[in-house]
This record gives sequence, C-alpha cells and structure tokens, in this order.
Amino acid sequence: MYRTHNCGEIRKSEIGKQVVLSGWVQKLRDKGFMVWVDLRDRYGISQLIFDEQRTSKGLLNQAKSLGREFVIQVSGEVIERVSKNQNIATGDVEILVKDLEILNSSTTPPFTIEDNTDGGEELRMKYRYLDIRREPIKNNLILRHEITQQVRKYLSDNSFIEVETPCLIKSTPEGARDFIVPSRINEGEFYALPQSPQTFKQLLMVAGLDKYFQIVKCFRDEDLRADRQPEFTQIDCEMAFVEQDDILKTFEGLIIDIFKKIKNINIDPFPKMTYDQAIERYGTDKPDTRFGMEFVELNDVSQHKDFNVFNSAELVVGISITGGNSMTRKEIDKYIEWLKTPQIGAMGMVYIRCNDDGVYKSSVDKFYDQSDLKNIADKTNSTKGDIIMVLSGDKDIVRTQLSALRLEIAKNLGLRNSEEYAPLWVIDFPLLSWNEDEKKFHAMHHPFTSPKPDQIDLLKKDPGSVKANAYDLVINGNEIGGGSIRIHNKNIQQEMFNCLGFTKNEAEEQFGFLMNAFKYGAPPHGGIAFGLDRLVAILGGSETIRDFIAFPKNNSGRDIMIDSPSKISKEQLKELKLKQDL
RNA sequence: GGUCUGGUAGUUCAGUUGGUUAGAAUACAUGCCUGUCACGCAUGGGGUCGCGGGUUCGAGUCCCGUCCAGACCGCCA
Repeated sequence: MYRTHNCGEIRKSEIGKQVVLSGWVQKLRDKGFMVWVDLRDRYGISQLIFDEQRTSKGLLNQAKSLGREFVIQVSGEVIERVSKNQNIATGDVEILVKDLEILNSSTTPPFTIEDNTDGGEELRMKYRYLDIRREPIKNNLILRHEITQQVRKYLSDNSFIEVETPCLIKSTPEGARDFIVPSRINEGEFYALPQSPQTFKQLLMVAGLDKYFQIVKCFRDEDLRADRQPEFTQIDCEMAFVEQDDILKTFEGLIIDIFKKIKNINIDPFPKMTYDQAIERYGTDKPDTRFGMEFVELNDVSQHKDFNVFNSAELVVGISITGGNSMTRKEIDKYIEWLKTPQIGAMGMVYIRCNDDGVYKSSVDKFYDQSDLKNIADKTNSTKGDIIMVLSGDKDIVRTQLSALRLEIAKNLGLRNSEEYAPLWVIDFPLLSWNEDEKKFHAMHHPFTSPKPDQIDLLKKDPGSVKANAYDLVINGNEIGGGSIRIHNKNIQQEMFNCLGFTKNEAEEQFGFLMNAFKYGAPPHGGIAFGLDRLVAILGGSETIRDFIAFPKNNSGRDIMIDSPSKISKEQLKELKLKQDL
C-alpha cells in the first residue's frame, strides 16, 4: 500500500498513529543533526523528520540524499512538533520516519515548484506538468472542475439534458475561419471543426428535446489574445418555447447559483442595458460597470467657441474622474501620449481641472472662459477636486478611444477590483453590421438570430437599423456569454440569408439541412452560450484564461510542450491526397 | 497583416556615454550548524549576452536583418 493518508490531512488527532505517505519532496531542510522534508501531494504538505537520536544513521543519510521533486514513500509515526507552524494546516504535527523508499528520483526542475515561482511564462508552459504541481495552477483547475460540476447540476435540475454533437462537421464561410480536417475516404473533401454547435442545437430543438446543454470544445482559427484560445470551451444551451426573458431568467439563475455555491457571493439580479445605451454611456458593448466615469456628450456646451477641433467634430465626449485633479501634469501627459499611440490613435486630449478654490483650469483656456468651463463641469457632474477628460472626433472612433482611456485610468486607480463582480445583460443588439470593405452586411451575432418581432418588416426596407432578439452577458467588462432567440420560420430565415448576400442556391447548399428541418414543425426557440474559460478566470480573479486551462496554446497558437502544430510525413500527405508545396 | 515591449548564469533580472576578467538574487553542489519551516553561515561550479551581418581600435551596449516570447490593433458570425 502506497499510502494510508494523504499529506494534507494529518492533524493532531492522528498523533501516535502509524501512517504511510507518498508524495513529492517539496523541500529539504538539513540541519546536520536533524533533517526535515516537506512532503507534498495534491492535498497539502506534511513535514517528515529524521534525527540523529531517533533515526538510524543509514536512514538519516538516505534522507540527506533526497532532491527536489523526488517521489518517495515513507512510513512512520505521527508526533507532535516541538516548534509548531501556524501557517499550514498540518503545522502541529510531523512524521517521525521509520522507513523511506525512493519511488522515483528527479532531475532538478527548471523552475521552483512554489506559489511564487521563479519560472517565466514560456518555461512554465513547456513544463506544464510541473507548473500544475504548483498550488495556484492546481487550484485553478480544481475551481474549473467545481464550476463545471455545478453547471451540470443546475442545468440538470432544471430539466436540461446534455447531448453531444459532432466535432467533424461542415465548413461554412460565415464568421470565423474554420479549422479544416481532410477526409481520407472522401478524396478532395474536408471536414471543419465546429466554431460552435449552433445548428446542431437548433436541430435538437426541432427534434423536440426542448432543453439542451453541452459543455463542449469549440474551435476558431483566428489570432489569439490573453482571453482567446483557438480551442476553447463553451457552456452551450438551447431551449424551446421560450421568449428572451425566459432565457435571461434561467441563465441569470445559473450564474447567480455558481457565484453562491462556488464563491459564496450573493449577486443581485442583473441590470439590463440596451446596446445603444452601452455604446453611448461606455463606448463599448461590454462595459465594465464596477465603477462610474460614464460618458457625457458635450457638443452643446463646447461647440460655440473658436475651438475648431471641437467645432468640426461629430462628437465631443468626456468623462469625469472623481478626485482626479490630484493627477500631476506628468501623469496627464502620459495618458495623452498613450492616447496618441497607433493602438489608440487619438490626436490629443483636452482636460479640465476643477481646482479646490473653485477655479477651472483647462488645456483650452484660450478658447473657453470660466463660465464655459463651469457649464462643462456641471454637465459632467464634476465638483472640486475632479478632472474632466474630453476627446472629440468621429463618433464611433472617439467612443472606442474614450472607452480604452476609461479602462486604463480605472486600472491605474485600482478601480478594477477582481474581488468585485458587476454582471449585466446587454440587449437589443443590431441584427446586422455593415462591412465597408466587402460592401455587404454581416450578421452581428450569427445568421440564425431573430429580429425583434416588431421589426421584421424593416428587414426589407432598412436592414441596418433592425434590432435583434440577441443578448450578451457581461461581467466586469468581459463578454462571458451571448445568445439569441432564433429564427424558426423558413421564410424569415430565407430573408435573413438574402440580407447577408446569399443566393438561394448558396443558402440551400450551406444550410439546406436546417431550412429543410424547419419545414417539419420547428418550435420557437432560443439559447445562449457561455465561455467557460472566461467564466472560470473571472471567478478565479483573473482575465487571462491560460492559467485556467490545463494545456493551453501560446500567443501564436502553438503548444510548446508537445511542439504542435508540426509537419506530417510524406506518406500521410499522400494518403490524404494533399500537396505539400505551394 | 501591423504596432509596441522583451530575449544576458538552470531561473528571475541588473549591466551607466561603446572601454579591464559580464554581476546580483535564487536554484544547484560541498561543508558546518541541537527544532527548521523563505532556515542560517561558508565555499564552489555555472555564460555562444537569441541568431546572422554591419559600424568601430574596441559591441551585451549602436545600426540592419532574422528567430522566439508577451501585450495589443486588424481579425474573432
């Protein structure tokens, strides 16, 4: 028997017992006359003791020969420590070792297996199996497990059933790039890996399964980010005979349940904000509402003077930073410089200080007198000690820039507290967005999203203005989930394909199976999908999903541990009828 | 496709205006240490300064190219 207990469970109650433990050598403290070994397993650390008086010479020397990360098995007696360690759960006791067996030695690991490791990101990824031995990463994976368990329980308790859908499916031109898999049996033809099980879950609704979910891998061949991996996991859900509010209620319940059960945090019902409101108030469709600094449009109080930058701008918009007047000139200049980087692309920034003596001091004093500045301050609800930052320009661009500035300032002021959670629903997304390059509409969500019922007629007259029955769940400025009520009417679906520029034949070829299914009594239905990786990361207090995935890909989509992707042999290529050179 | 930042000991980093033998911490090895737990002390080994080219009497340092990593923009229905 390798063990009678694990390393994390030995307590005072075990004193006097003979135990067998197995694990990894975390640390060796050799005082000469006495050697302590921290033995680690998944559950914790137990201290082993060897000493001159109670341990044989041979065993003491054997203990001294151990190295970091050796796998050992020991048997001995649990004894009370002479000096206790309050910092760990097993700190009152130690194991007086009678017998030690080295199950496997280890070369010195390339980085320290400790909470604050000396290892950099790349090294940790290359030796991910060592990284996972570390407490923080291990706990992240345990957190992920607990969340998926709770998701399954909640949904199952609410009559959802989990159904698996295929991974080898059909490539479609809409949306993200597909990962492509060649078919050997069907020469010259290819499968695609699913970007989401979208059409399958709709077919399951046609099939009458009514409430479906799946915790499922999805694949998108696009560039990566800290919160984007080429393969990622969704909590994919669909319900029949529902309206938007039914879905929001059900899944708001899921998220609240997870916060309660996993983090013991009570979350209030989620506020709802329309897409248009989110853009106007925060300049983004995924606002971080943990803090204020809402946008205030200032055209009417700024466009009556000789300041041409503002006068010629489509939109003049500012944010007021409470207590922000304590910023130094240097700090402000740094923000201006940051705004001018190519990433943000602003031409400049106007600021107005609200001094404690009631005087306003701005970077445009040449054009605006005190009463003009007071008007702006009043409009932004600014008082003594605040600072107002104002950008101007084309409205879409300037909102994006100010949104980035708002987040940057909040980050620097410590307002983006990872222990605080501000979820909200963003609703009434546009159905379509115009792509200027391709001179055609793209589906903002996907082509199966239903227009709001009262706007179906608009689809022919003014497609760009149609609002969709679509919604996103946003938490702390992150898009955690999104979904929609789907089109279940064959004719409306056909109309939608028209708007997207599909010919009847193309629509038939790509999505004929779905259109065909809709002939046979498709129920009204809708659904939502949550990004599990992001959800877990948020609950773990991070916005980087990599540390919540056991074996993630790097910035360039590579797995540097197994070194993939990689070339394949000529034989494989030949068998697949693929040519290597271009 | 693009922008920015970085690449120096096993690891994390410092390295001034281009100038002698490239440093620190940590890890590792050896020894000492009568209760350690970030143990302590002493000694020691450890470097293709990512790679290639250029400028120079002289390059870790400056220039060009390239590779790798990270963050971001485009992209991500």
